[in-house]
Amino acid sequence: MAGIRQLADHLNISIGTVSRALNGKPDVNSETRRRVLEAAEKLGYVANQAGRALRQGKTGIVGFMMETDPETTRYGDLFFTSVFDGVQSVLSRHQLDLVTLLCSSSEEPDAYLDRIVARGFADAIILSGTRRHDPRFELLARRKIPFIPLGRSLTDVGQPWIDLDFEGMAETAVNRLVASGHRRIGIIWPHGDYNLAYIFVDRIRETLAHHGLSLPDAYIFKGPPNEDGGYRIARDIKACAEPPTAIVLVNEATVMGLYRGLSEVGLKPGKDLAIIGRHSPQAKFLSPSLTSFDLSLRDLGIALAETLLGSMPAYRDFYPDIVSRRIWPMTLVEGESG
Amino acid sequence: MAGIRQLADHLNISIGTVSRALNGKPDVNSETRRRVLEAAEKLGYVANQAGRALRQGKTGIVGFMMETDPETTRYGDLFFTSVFDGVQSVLSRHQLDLVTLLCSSSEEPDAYLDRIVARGFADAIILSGTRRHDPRFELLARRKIPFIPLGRSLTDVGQPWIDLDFEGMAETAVNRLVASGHRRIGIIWPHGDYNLAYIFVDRIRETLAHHGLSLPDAYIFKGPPNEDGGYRIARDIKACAEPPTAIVLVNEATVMGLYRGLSEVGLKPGKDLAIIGRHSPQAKFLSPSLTSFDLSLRDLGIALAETLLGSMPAYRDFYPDIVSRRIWPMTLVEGESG
DNA sequence: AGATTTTCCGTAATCGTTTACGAAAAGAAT
DNA sequence: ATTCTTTTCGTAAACGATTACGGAAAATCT
Repeated sequence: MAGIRQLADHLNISIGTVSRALNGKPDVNSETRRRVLEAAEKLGYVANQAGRALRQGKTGIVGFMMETDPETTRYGDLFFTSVFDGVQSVLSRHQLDLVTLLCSSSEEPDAYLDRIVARGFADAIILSGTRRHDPRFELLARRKIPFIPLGRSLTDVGQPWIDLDFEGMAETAVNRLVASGHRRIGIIWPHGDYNLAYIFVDRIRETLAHHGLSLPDAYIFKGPPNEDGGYRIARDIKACAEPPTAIVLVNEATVMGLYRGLSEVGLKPGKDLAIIGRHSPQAKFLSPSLTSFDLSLRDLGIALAETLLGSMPAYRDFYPDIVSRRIWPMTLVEGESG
Repeated sequence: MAGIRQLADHLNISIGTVSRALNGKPDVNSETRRRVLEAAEKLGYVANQAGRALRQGKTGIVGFMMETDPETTRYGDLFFTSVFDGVQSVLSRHQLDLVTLLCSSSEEPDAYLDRIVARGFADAIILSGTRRHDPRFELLARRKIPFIPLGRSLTDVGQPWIDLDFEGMAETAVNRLVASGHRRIGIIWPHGDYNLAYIFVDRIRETLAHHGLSLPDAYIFKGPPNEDGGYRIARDIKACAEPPTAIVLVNEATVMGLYRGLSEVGLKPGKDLAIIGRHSPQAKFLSPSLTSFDLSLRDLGIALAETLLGSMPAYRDFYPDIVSRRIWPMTLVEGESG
């Protein structure tokens, strides 16, 4: 493997000059720089990650943490694929690389993240799957690692965040359903103790209350956040003594199973049960078409990266007037389902 | 940040002893070791990645390279999630970490990978999206980085590989269709110049020829490897002068759009058009049920990791009789579609 | 007790970079 | 010609860990 030493020997100059030439430092002759660049290209030299990181005290890496529980996450799904693409488009402007940190289902997410950041593996972290109380926030704050979660948390250590506008979605959905005459409105509970569940459900309740309605426990349906969950919930809805006439849900996969399940129990979306959900590539194929909330995932990724960098002293100047805490809007896509 | 220096000072012993204690070296008093471990825990000390990697000449990281082009991300939701989970279960036994390397749509995959490995970022690499001729193989061989592709390639540099049994799938599918009386059998071309396309199609042709049949160009349907592609292909099939009576395809997402498209043009899967595809969580909801080929993704991930490690001198002894090149079998799930 | 072995630990070199510092050489100003 | 700048580059000290080596202390053996 060619190191900077080999490169310097090959050119009969010192490693200091080679390093300065490669890093665009001003005090190097332009002809010398040309030769160095040429030789580096020819020998396929790239500065060693460990050496550089050790000396500079930073790695040039931004980590995107995800969990790989096959039951609840959908890595490789277009959701994250598009977000990643946006994140990277920003990071590459600063010679930063994105890697995803995969916490396996057998490991504790907190312990995993602590190990990663304590090693100094990444300069900054993007978190997904934000919990209502998320210990990772304090951990990262203690380690003084800049980070940004996709999703709010009750835990607040002064970090920036971006969150989808589930409040707006809840409000718009309920108002719309009530306006079309619905009085018995249910929801599918977003999975686990993710914070969005509480944010979403609270606003559903508030908006219902505004119309003099309420959300009985029997109208809160639960299941795993995947197709199977929706499929089973269709049966639960059918089995209700007095079923809701409309339902609102946030998970893109769940709605696919819900449609399938409903058709099997003889309920037609949009007719027997109004449905309002989230937009996704698969949802485009649902019939009747799904009334849903859409957003630009790539733009979301861009915003995540820019906000993160804007919170880091070294990059702040590039993003001077970035808003560090944002509710990301979603747009209503009118469909036939509700 | 607590470094080994701080830890040593705190305990009034040398950094050498601290390091030996933490790394389980034999020449350290058990009482001393206990104190070191205790202090490390208390101070939250974890060895710095850069320092350790620089000294040891290895990073303890295995990279899984993926591309983040939202248009061509070919796999179904859970595909990679489950594979990752399997990979990690093996790597964690050796204190190795898995990170995914995301090549953004704006960057050349070869250049990206070269940059990553030249930096000495990872000790070994797992590749996905193997091309028919894949320059990444030569690149990794030149850099002397152990790697394993998920998928064969005509490029061979002596590396191990694991590939799904698309030949077996093609053969079984065609035989099955012919046995049920089909004579006009088509396929959906797997996207791009991925090697699996050629492997799959060749075997389809061979098996057809064995029955005195052929695969006319008009029966090779093409489209992007996602729902949209399948949706449009349904129309292409309908538009055929003499449409095929059966179709075989490998992409999990495509089949979802295909079903949808067929119903719109009035063709019923399993009746007007036999379909044989790949199993996926979503496919479970297709009606009539999809005749498909299934596999354990987690086991595949385990095999990938074990085979990769088996090819590395440092870990070979743990996997003495691993087969370094394997066709991974898939099992036929009988459905009503073909 | 003296010799020998074993246990344990400190010292210092090393990995591949970047960068502060200083010095040589070249050019400009006097 | 001398002095002063400017340009350019080499030297060497970090960065934080691991580990070869050697020595002191303790344990064992004769």
